[in-house]
Amino acid sequence: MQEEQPIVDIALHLKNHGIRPSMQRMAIMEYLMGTSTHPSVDVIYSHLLPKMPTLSRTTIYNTLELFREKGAIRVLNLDNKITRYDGKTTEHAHFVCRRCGRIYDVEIPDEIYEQLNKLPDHLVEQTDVNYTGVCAECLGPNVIR
Amino acid sequence: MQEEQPIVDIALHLKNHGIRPSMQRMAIMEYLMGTSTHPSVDVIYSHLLPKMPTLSRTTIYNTLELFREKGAIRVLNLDNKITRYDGKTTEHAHFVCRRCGRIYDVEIPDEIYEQLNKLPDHLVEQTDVNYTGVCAECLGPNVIR
DNA sequence: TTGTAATTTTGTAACGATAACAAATTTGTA
DNA sequence: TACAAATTTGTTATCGTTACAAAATTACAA
Repeated sequence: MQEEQPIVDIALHLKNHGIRPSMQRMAIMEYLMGTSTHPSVDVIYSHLLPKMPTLSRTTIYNTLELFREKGAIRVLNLDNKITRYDGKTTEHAHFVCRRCGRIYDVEIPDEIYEQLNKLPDHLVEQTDVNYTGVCAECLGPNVIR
Repeated sequence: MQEEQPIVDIALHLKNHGIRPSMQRMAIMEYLMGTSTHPSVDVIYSHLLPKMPTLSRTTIYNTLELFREKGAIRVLNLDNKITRYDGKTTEHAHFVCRRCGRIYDVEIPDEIYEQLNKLPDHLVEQTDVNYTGVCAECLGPNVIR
């Protein structure tokens, strides 16, 4: 429940990415940066609607596309059904638990990314590492598999 | 243009994965194994229709889902728009060229996969490595970037 | 401050890939 | 041959996303 990130920082964060801040944009970015649940458009919408009753889904789509263009977020392609968004832009991998459905951040050593990115003759701009399996919590002793 | 894979082998290949062979299933698997273009359902449909005029898209969806369940193919989630399918089940990565749109297989050393799969407390069942960037051909000296 | 253009937001409608479903066809086996 | 199971097919429905234009807001010049 990490809330209350200073508004000014969010605005500055957007400006640093060449994005003019607006209430909607700040709200969306604030939510993305304050959660690690990799929410979908619908989850973002449901979360913000109580505080911004006039918010439109289209605005969220537009805003996320803008964020992506400017490199302010990462877009996750994990199941070809729902697009999820990640406010954390530093390099990390994702683990999809097929039991609980959650998506966890996984830190991978820089050396491995360096090795991965050594692709002769190619210009590598992004490297996505996605795991599928069963997470630690679901593997716990009290859980029936 | 690698065609003419012996039908008997395709049937055997399916049986080895617990899949009862049928004309449609063999045609789909034969196409998947004979190409490295990672085709979508529509591409598969267009390719097979001339030889199988009664073929239905639904059959392709059903068949690919069956193949996936049985572990006979890999499903690629690369852009959240179109699902692509890969007949090659041995471990390898994928490179998406943002210029030509092609998807190339990339071989990654086993050691790297071993390192990647060392996730404490997790049961890793699949590891996907997806690159985005510009491919060797598009980086060639005669191509304007 | 006022007017105007540019930007942003919004709601509706359209799109398209996929899934649900039931009927029709084919296959396996008694 | 007969019948049940499996497979294929066409139609319809679903739902995430995009297109589009109008409305609202903001930035800036006079």
